[in-house]
Amino acid sequence: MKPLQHPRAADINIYAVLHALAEPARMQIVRTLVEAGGKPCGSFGIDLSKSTLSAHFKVLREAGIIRQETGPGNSRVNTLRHEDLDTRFPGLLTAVLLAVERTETALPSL
Amino acid sequence: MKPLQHPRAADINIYAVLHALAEPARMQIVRTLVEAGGKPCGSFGIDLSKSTLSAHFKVLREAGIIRQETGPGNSRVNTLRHEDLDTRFPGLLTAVLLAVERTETALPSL
DNA sequence: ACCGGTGTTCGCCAACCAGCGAACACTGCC
DNA sequence: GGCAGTGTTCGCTGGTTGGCGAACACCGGT
Repeated sequence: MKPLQHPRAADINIYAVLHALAEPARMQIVRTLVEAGGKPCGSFGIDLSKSTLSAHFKVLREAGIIRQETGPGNSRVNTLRHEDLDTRFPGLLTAVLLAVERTETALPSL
Repeated sequence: MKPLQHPRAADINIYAVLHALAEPARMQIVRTLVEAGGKPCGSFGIDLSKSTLSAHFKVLREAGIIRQETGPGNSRVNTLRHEDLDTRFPGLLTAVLLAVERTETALPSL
């Protein structure tokens, strides 16, 4: 596999990040990576076609949210660029993750 | 003017918020409101047509980010729903605003 | 060499989005 | 009443997005 290109930490754009995260499937990928980094693309349990998933990973990678390295076999190892994001946008990822936790963990009687 | 409808604080959706903020013009509106709340729609110094601006305000309002109340004359008074956002998504708005500050305040020689 | 597993890329399509102008609605003032 | 000012709504347009399947590329094992 060819190694993929990633934006430098200093080039991470806030609008690209917000746009990338404003999509449930991509958010799900990020949330999964928070709990367990170093996962191949196919192991996220998201019911979408391969091509669609690949596109989502591309959006996340080009936004600088994840890193995709060539892994064993023909797989990609996906990791969160948690430190890079925190350096560039302190507290952003944490706040977003906390927010989505609240949204997804639907409370019964509001 | 008819009063407009706003989502309840508890109904504010994280994806709607992220999508609304992932747009420079809308972000500019929010940033302006942080510094000075209670501004009418036309006073944001954004070079877009009335209809486009109106649409952006609608997106922000329906995401629960701003409140639009009927103001003097035929104007709308726009205010940030800062407390509602902080209650629902603690730290999110602050982190996003800090992030965009860093992005917009372009550093010369990186 | 072959085949299975993993991702990427390439059309293609339907839906959405941001932009605009024109028309309309409403308020306030003259 | 008439007019200026302020927003909203309604097409319309071009560009982007998210979805898919099919085809391709690549690595590993048999």
